[in-house]
Amino acid sequence: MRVTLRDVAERAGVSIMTVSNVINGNRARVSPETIERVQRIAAELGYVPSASARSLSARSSRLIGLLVPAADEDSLMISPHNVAMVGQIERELRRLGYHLLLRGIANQREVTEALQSWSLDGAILLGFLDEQVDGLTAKTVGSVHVLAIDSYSTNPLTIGPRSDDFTGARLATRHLLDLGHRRIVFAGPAFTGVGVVHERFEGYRQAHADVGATWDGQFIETVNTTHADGRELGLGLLDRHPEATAVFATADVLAIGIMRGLAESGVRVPDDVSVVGFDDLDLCEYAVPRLTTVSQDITAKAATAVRMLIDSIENGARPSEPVTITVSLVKRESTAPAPHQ
Amino acid sequence: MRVTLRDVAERAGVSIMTVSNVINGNRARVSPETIERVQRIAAELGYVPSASARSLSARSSRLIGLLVPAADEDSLMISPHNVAMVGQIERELRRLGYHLLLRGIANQREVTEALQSWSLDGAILLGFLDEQVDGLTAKTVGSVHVLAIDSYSTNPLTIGPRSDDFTGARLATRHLLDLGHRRIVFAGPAFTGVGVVHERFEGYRQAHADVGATWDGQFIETVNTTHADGRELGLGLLDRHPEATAVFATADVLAIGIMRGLAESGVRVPDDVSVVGFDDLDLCEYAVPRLTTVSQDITAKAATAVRMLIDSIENGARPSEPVTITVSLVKRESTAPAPHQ
DNA sequence: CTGAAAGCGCTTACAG
DNA sequence: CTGAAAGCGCTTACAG
Repeated sequence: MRVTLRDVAERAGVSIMTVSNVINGNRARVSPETIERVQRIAAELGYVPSASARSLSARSSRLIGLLVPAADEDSLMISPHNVAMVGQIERELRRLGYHLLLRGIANQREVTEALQSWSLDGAILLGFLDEQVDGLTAKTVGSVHVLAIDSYSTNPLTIGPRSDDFTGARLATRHLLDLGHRRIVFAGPAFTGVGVVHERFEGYRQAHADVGATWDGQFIETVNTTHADGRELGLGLLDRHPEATAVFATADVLAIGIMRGLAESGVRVPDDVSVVGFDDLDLCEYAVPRLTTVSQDITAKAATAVRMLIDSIENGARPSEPVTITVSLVKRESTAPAPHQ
Repeated sequence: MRVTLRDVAERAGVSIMTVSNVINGNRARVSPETIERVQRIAAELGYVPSASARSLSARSSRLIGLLVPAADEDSLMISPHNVAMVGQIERELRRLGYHLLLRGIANQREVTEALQSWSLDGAILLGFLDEQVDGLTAKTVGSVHVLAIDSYSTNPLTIGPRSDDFTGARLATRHLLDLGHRRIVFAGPAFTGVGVVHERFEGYRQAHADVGATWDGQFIETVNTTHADGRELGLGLLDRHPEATAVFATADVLAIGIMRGLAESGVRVPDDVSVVGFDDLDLCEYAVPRLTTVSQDITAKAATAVRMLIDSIENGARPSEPVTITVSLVKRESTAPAPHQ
C-alpha cells in the first residue's frame, strides 16, 4: 500500500495540512521542530507525493507534453537533429521539477486529447509543419500553454524559439562564395513562401546579393532530405549542372548522400566540388571528407524553449515574438577554393 | 473550464455513472439509445476524461515510465541505437492506449520517486548497466511492474527482452573466418563475466571454436564505444597487430571510427583489413565503404518489451525468463577475403 | 503556528 | 438497465 499524507500525519501527530505544508516547503507556516519531525517521518516511511492527486486538486500538474508527429501506424518521426532536442528538453524540465510526457501525434484531433487528458501545464511541439501549427486554435489547446520549436507559423499561441535559418544559409553560401565559387547548387526539399527551407533559401540568395554575384534559378534542386536522394543527386549533378562547383544542402544527411553520389561518379570532394550541409550532426565528423556545415546550438534552443514555456506557465508571460537562436559555420574538409575552369 | 462527466450527465439527463460506463465501453450495462445519446453529447461538449482523476480513483494510470540514465547535469544518455527504441516503444504504447513518461535518472534514489509519484502502471529501463538493474529491489519498485531492456542482470523483477548478442557476434566472426581471416581483433569496451559485451566476446570465441581456429588473447582491444577511440585504434592497428587482417567491433560507431583510422594510416578496407560492426545504424549505409554489421530487430525488441510489460500489468503474468530477439548479419562492403600474406 | 471542511473528477462496489 | 454513496490523495480557502 502506498504511504499517504494521512499516514505521515498520524505518525507525527499533526494534521494532514501541516504535513502538506512541510512537504511543499511552506515553512513560514510551521514551527521548526514540527518541520524537522515531519520530514524525518516522511523519509522513514518513504513517502512520495501522489502526482495525480496533486494535479487533480491543485491547478498545476507540473507535467509538460512533448508532442511529436507520427504517421498513424508509424514510429515517431524524430529527425536526427530533433533527437538531441528531446534529451535536452527532458533535462531542463527535470531540473525545474517538471515531468515529461512524450506523445506521438497521428492527426490533429489527437492534440486536444493529448493536452487535456493529463491536465498538462504546457506542451512543446517538435517537428511539426507550419501548416499543422497554424491549425491550432484556442479551442484545441484550451488553457494549456503551447510552444512550437523551429516554426515560422504566425500563430500567436505557439510562439517559441527557432534557429536562425536565414543567417545559417547566408554564412554557408558566403563561405562558398569567398572560396571563389559562383555556381552553387541549392539542394533541399520543396518549399513555399514561408518556413525553414524558405528561410534557408533566402539566406542563400542574400549571400549572392551580398557579394554582387548573380544567381540562377536553374540551380535549385528539389530533393527529399534523405541520404538516398542525396546520392542520386550527387550521381547526376555534373550532368545536370556542368558548371557547378559547389552545393549547399539544407541538411547534413542530404549533404553526405550528395558527397557519396559525387564520389561514385568520379567527382572529387572538395577538389572538384565543395559541399556544405546544415545541422552539424555527429555524422559530419564521421563523413569522408568531414563535412563543413552550419551548427545549431541545440542546447540553447532546448533551454530557451523550456524557459519560455515555464515562464509563460508560472508568470503568465506569454512570449510576444519568436526567439532566434544563433548559428555558426563549422569549416571542415568538404569545402575548398573553386577549381579553375 | 474543463468539461466533466457531470456536465455530460446533466445534459444527457442521466447519472454520472452511466456516462462513465459509456465512456469506458461497459456497454452491456447501458441501453443502446442511452449510449448513442451520451456519446453524441460527449462529443458535442468536447469531453476529454481526466487522466489524473482516473488514475487516482482506479488502480490503473495507464502511464508507463521510460527510464533512461542521465548524468546529473547532463542530457539523457541515449545511444543512437536506443533512440530508435524510444520511438518504437512510444508507438506500441500509444497503440495499446497507454501514455509514456520519459524520465532521466541521475541516481538510484530517483527511481523510486519516478515510479511512485505518477502511480505508474509500469516502467521500462533503457540503457541501464547490469549493476544498476541488480540494485532494484521490491522496496524500490513497489508494486510497479518493471522491465529492463538488453540486460543480463539476473534480477527477477526486471526480466525483459534482449538481443541475441552471443549469436550476433558469432555470426559476424564466422563470416570473417569463412572469408579466410584467422587473426581477428576484438574491439569493444571493458567487460566482466556477464553482460552485453561479455556475450559478444563469447560469441567471438565460439565462432573460432566452431571452425577449429585458434584464438589469441592478444587480440582483445579495449576501447570506448566512440568514433574517436575507434579512429585511434585504427591508426595504430597494424603496428600493434601486424598479422591482423580483420576487426570485429562491438558497435557501428566504433567500427566506422576504426575504418577511418585505418584509411588515414594508408590501410585499405576491405582489401587489407576487413571490419564488422554491431547494431546496423543508418550510419552503416552512409559509411565508405558501407559497413558490414550485425542487425538487431529494434521494432521487434520494442514491441516485445511493451507486450511483456503490458501482459504483466494486465494479466499479472510476470515473465519467468528473458526473451531473446533474433539478430542477423548484414553483409555490405567492409568485408572481403583475407589477403594472402 | 495549526486544523476541519470542501472539493478536484473520476471509479468501485453495492443496491434497486 | 440505472443510480446514490464513498473514496482515491491531495490542495485551497477559511478559521482559530
